Amino acid sequence: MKLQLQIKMNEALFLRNPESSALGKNILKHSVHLIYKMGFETFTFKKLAEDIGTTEAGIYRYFENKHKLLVYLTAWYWGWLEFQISFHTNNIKDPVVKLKRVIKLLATAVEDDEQTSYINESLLHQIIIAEGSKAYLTKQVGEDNKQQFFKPYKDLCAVIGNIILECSTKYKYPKSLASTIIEMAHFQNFFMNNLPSLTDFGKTKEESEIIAFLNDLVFTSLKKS
Amino acid sequence: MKLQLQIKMNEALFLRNPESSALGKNILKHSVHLIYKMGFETFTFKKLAEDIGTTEAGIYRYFENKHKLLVYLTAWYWGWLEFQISFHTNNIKDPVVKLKRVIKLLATAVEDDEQTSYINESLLHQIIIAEGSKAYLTKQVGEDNKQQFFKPYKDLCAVIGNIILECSTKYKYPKSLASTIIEMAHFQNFFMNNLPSLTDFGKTKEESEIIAFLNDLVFTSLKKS
DNA sequence: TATTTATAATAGTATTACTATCATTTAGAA
DNA sequence: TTCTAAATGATAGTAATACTATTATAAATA
Repeated sequence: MKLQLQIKMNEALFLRNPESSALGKNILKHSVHLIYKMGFETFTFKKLAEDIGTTEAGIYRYFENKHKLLVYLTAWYWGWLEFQISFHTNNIKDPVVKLKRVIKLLATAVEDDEQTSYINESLLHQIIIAEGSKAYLTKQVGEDNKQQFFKPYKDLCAVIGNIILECSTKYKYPKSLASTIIEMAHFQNFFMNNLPSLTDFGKTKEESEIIAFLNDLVFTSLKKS
Repeated sequence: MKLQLQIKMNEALFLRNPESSALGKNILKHSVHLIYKMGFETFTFKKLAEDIGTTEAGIYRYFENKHKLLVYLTAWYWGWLEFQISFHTNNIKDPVVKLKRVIKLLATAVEDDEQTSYINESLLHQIIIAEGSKAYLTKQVGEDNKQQFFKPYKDLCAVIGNIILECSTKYKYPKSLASTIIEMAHFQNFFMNNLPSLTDFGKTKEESEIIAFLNDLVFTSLKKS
């Protein structure tokens, strides 16, 4: 039996559900490849259409604009990651072990799961690192937030915040620490590979060092309080 | 006597030095206002020209494109902040006190110093929070970095990293902790105001809480090691 | 005063970010 | 199987963006 993980997406993110047709799935698949390859600012619907072998107008029937598509992809990623976390921390009782597992999942390049879906999670992980913040660093954050576009991110943050509280009931900043872990898992990776002097991992460029840093940061904070 | 702080800017950031003429200074001044008001993606040189009362071509004589202008503004900000830090921590011997002062400077909305220059530091601080990462989250980071565009940021990070080492010689991640402090001072502020459930400060929206969070995070890490 | 240099005014191009129309194919219902 | 509706493809077109180029004029400097 092959199980297909379906992530329930916010309907306001698209005009036509991209998971409902071959073209839609192609849009998701090729946009991940293209954004990964050329970066979000250089990426256009025209180029995407050419890559797929369809027309620009075809893409616009699914997504209003490329910002919505980016938000869709990030939302998908956070949803997927929350599932990964709940899957991999299932049955773990010790919250410290659980939190360590979460940090590892956040900071580790995922191996792609070509079977699972038309989305290459490994490339998407790289996109989230380099482009993810652009989904909310806009003037429309407020409206986008009202439409619940960032719910998957907030849910994930809440989940991690709760594990933090399990580790240390008295800790005062569970949510901020959770968002710090998430953001830093990605930023330290980007810095390590692109602006290495902003990190202590420039020599080896090993993800394991980021994990060690985050573990140190988090667990000294939690042990003390 | 009135002292004017001059920040030495990387010459590759501009075509003509904007500090060398009235128009150039207007470009800096109005771009800060406009980017603050409408966000970086909606901001164009055309709109900037209209705002100033000059022509698009006029702007292009100073800056190759809006990305370079953003990098210029962020570089200026980091240079300015490094000066603020060296000024405000001068004569402080205790590195812990020094680091606390640094955190406060990073996380506090600066009061504008209208005298100092044509750049409104208070608005620029807001721009750095919302747009700053876009200066390096691009496909050209590598080339931009080769041209030393991010030197002021890296210098600041190095300064903070050294203070961290003064606090605790054995601490293993001074640079990563420094970049974490810098980024989180800004991201927690953005989250607090725009996606409050990602923080523990949504109720009060007080900068002082971000400072308390960062102090807690940093000093438990440093005390332990 | 002559001469360089900066600015203003204007024009023009390629690309981006869309919207609209209509013909054709495909998929599902009768 | 046939009819119908929906999705796609092909094509066109528009306004805005991101520039480059040209020439005239004004300001600064030698």
